[in-house]
Amino acid sequence: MVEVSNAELRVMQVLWQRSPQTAQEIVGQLQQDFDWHEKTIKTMLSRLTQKNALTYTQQGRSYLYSPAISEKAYQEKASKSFVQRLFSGNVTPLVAHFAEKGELSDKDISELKALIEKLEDRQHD
Amino acid sequence: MVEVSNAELRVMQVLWQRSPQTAQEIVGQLQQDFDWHEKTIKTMLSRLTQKNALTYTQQGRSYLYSPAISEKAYQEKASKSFVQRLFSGNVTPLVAHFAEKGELSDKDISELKALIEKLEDRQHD
DNA sequence: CCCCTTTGATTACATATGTAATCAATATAT
DNA sequence: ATATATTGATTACATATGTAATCAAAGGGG
Repeated sequence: MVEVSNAELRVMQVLWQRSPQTAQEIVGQLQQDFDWHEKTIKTMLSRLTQKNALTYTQQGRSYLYSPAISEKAYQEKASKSFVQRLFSGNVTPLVAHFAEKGELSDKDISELKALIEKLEDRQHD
Repeated sequence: MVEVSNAELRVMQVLWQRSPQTAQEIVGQLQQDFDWHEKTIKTMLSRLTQKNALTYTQQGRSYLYSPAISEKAYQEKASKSFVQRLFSGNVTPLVAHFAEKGELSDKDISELKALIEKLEDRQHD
């Protein structure tokens, strides 16, 4: 699948929030969070389009950009590859790190618990 | 902290397994898994040393390399930054992806369950 | 002693990435 | 109709990364 760099990911995230958007709108969104030059963002749009991570339709003399891959699909692929590289595919140690460092809120914990319970039910099928 | 590239991480992992090791030993280990030229691996050793991810002591006319950061510390930092970038810091959706895709073994599930239970106990302190 | 091997150091080179500037075509304001 | 502003396309340039080759110093074998 498409390799998206760190900076490019920020652009994708703006379009995952809402799409399609024009370059101008995207620039507006990103400049609220990052100190990036308009030209820089345009470059990323070009590169993402070349990489087939974005598609566009012409609208007047500008483009309307949309993601070519869903956020979920990207997250899944990236997570799997990350956990593979760092933890040989095992997600538990990653969660354990967060737990140890107290990075899990009560909400996180109850969500995780619910998730686990659902999985256990499935086990008993 | 130190930025370690993908390929460089493989070298670190060999040294996290066992250290210190000579370049020759490291090359031997890595070539079991990857089709990398000895020169390539030497380059990575140099770069990792420059980056202060590795240290060494002289042994005769070669070096004995050791990690300058622990695997655990690296995993923690990298995981936190990954989850921050992709999931705004929230680890639960990541686990949910694994769950959905059936990537969790029974062992994973029971480990996670145990982890959550420990966390819940702490909540009630 | 001299040649070959081994080791780290230095240099090389293509592609990726971050960060723009310039160019060319087109729309717009005057 | 012409100067200007805007938009995507092209070009630029430094640093990072993957993947080595070459160099220089130091040991080892004969």
